[in-house]
Amino acid sequence: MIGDEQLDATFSALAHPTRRAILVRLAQGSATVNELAEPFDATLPAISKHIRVLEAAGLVTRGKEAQFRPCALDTKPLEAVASWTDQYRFIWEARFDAMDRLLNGMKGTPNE
Amino acid sequence: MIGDEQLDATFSALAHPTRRAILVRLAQGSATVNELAEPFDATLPAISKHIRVLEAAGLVTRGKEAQFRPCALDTKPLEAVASWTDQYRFIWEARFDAMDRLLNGMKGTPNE
DNA sequence: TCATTATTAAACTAGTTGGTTAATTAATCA
DNA sequence: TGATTAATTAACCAACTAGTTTAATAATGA
Repeated sequence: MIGDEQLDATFSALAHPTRRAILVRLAQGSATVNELAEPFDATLPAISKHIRVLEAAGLVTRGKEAQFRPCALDTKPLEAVASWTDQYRFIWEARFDAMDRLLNGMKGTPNE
Repeated sequence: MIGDEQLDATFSALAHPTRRAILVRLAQGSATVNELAEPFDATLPAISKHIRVLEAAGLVTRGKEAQFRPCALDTKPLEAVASWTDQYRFIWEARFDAMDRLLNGMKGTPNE
C-alpha cells in the first residue's frame, strides 16, 4: 500500500513538464545530470533541483561513479499512480460501454 | 490526445490529499460544495478553492440548481493520466517478470 | 420584505516553487 | 600539483499555493 504523502509527492513531482521529460529520457536508461540537462534551456542547478524532487518522490535513484552521479528511473511510484487511477476505471468504462451500446443500437438498459 | 498543460494541471490538482478525497467522494455521485466540505476541518472558502482547481483541470464539472452548484466527476483527465503511466508499464512488468522467473527457478535468460 | 442558506469574492499571510548567478565540493587527468 | 569536469550549495527573487477572516452575491422560504 502507498500512503497519502507518497502520492502527494509523486503527483506534484509529475506536475512539471521538465520533470516528466526527464522521466521519459530515463525510461531509455540511466543518465548523468549533464546528459539530462542537455535538451533543456534551464541552467544546471535548475535541473539538479528537478532531479531532487524526483528523487524525493522515489521516482529516481542515484548512484555514484567517479565524479558522476547517474540517475535511474524507479517505476514503483508510477505503479502506485496507475493503481490509484484504476479506482475510477469502472466509471469511464461504464461511460464507454454506454457509448458503445448507443452506437450499436443495442439497448442493454433496464427498460427492455 | 492531451497536451502538456492539461497534464500539468491534472497532476498538480491530484497532488493535494483534500482534492483526491473530494474525487473519491464524487465517484459515488454528484454533491454540493457544502456536502463536499463536511468531512474536512478546512473552511468553506478553502474547499471552494480546491473545487476550482479541480474544475480548472477538467476533473470536476458544475451545474446550477437553485442556490446549489452541484459538482460532478469527469474522469477524462484520469484516463489521460492512466495512459501516460502506461508508457512505463513495460518497465515494471519486465521487473515483475524477472522476479517471477527468479522465484520459479526458471532461467529464461540469454545464457542458457 | 426579511431572514436564511449556499457559495464565492476580497484581502491578507506564511510557506513553497522554480528559476537565476556566483561560489563550492569532489573526483579525474595531465 | 594545478586544471578540468561534474554536480551541488548558497543566496536571492518573483510567482504561486493554501489557508485564513470578513464581506458580498444570489436564491429560497417565511
